[in-house]
Amino acid sequence: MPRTGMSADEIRVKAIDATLARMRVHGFEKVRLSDVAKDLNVSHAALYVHFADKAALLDAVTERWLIRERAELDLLCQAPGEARQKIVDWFVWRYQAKRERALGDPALYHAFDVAVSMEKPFVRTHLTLIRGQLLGLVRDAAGTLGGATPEHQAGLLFEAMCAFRHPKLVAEHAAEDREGLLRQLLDVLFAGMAGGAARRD
Amino acid sequence: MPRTGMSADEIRVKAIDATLARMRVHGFEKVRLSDVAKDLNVSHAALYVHFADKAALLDAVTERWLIRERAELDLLCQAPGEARQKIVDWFVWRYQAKRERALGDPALYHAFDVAVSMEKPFVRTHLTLIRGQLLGLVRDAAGTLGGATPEHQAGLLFEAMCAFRHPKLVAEHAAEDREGLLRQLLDVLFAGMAGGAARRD
DNA sequence: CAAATTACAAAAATTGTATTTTGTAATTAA
DNA sequence: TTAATTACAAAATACAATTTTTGTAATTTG
Repeated sequence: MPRTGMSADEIRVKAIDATLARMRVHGFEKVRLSDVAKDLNVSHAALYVHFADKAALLDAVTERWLIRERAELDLLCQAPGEARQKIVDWFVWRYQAKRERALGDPALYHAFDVAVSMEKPFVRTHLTLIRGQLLGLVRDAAGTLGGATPEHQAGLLFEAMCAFRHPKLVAEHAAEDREGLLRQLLDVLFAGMAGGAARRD
Repeated sequence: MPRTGMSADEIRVKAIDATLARMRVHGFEKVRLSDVAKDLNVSHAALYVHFADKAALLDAVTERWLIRERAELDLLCQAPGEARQKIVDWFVWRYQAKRERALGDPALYHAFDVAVSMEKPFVRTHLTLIRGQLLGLVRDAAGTLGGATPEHQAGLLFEAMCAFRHPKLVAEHAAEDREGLLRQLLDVLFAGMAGGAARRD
């Protein structure tokens, strides 16, 4: 144990907690690394042992959220059940998770929105992994979605559900619950794919 | 004719032209009303006869573009042809118009993007009219899209095409031409709606 | 020796002030 | 009578000085 009496992991967690707390109280753009250090009773330079720079500290807050989201979605993917139903649940879960966050934790949601619009590497990674999850589900759904390749089908679903995925668009309509619309749209997409449209490639 | 030798309409047009020109050269946020006045050889106060304030002048630039777009789309709607095909053309035209603008006229596109994210009244109006156009086409397509109400069908199509409509999302992928993907998605949606999905209300 | 500290340089934010820009009112010209 | 002007007040912006924050290096501690 080093001078702080905290392990590296512990201090990382506390730093992320403190950063998130400050985001919530003072706003994302007002977070100062030096204040986070004060909250932990360490010198500001100590944080540079655990985070490359201030941006990395801020990123870590959003990244932790995304990792947790992925983990929950992974459980959903691995749970038993019909694949098509799981695709619906997967989109619904993601939509409601974002919507609730937009309404209940605007500071974290804003941090996420910023990271997305800056196309940060960890966001790209998240997107790749998330798309991988959907692809897995679509594969499981096998032939029930028509003859196109699973890659193609997953890509189409992903684009079509944009309004219920993209942080900007979810936030735009966060006040109303659009889960019904989401389900209807998925119904149409499933029917259309099963019906054999878009087999052209 | 008043002192400038220009009619009110003429001076409005010239002011909008000059504002757009300045946006293109110096950027949207750097436009100064006083410079626009200089460009027209009038006092800056003269502009307040024709525009409520600086914001109204900036808005007028984007609004003029939107009005022209609507006019072009209206021609498309009224042209002879099969309704379902016109729906495709309508979405494709809008997508490509935005994409080309994003690539070729980033200043105007940015002005548009700002107006959208600020939810300016003229943008709301535009959206209402645009949705009206789509509703008209869907009505013309009559029964070929299944049994749901045209309002419902148009709403679903509009949401599903989000990725090819929203300024932020079109700009995000402006580098690649995604018209093929757009067409495939519409195919699936048409098939799904005709197949009878989402008739639930 | 990993993890901290202090000390220091560079970058960014803040403050106060001068200048510019915006918006309004009273007045004038076509 | 509309559309312009000039004159003026308020708001915003630009700039320079100062302070704070960030990032790094050299050094110390458990």
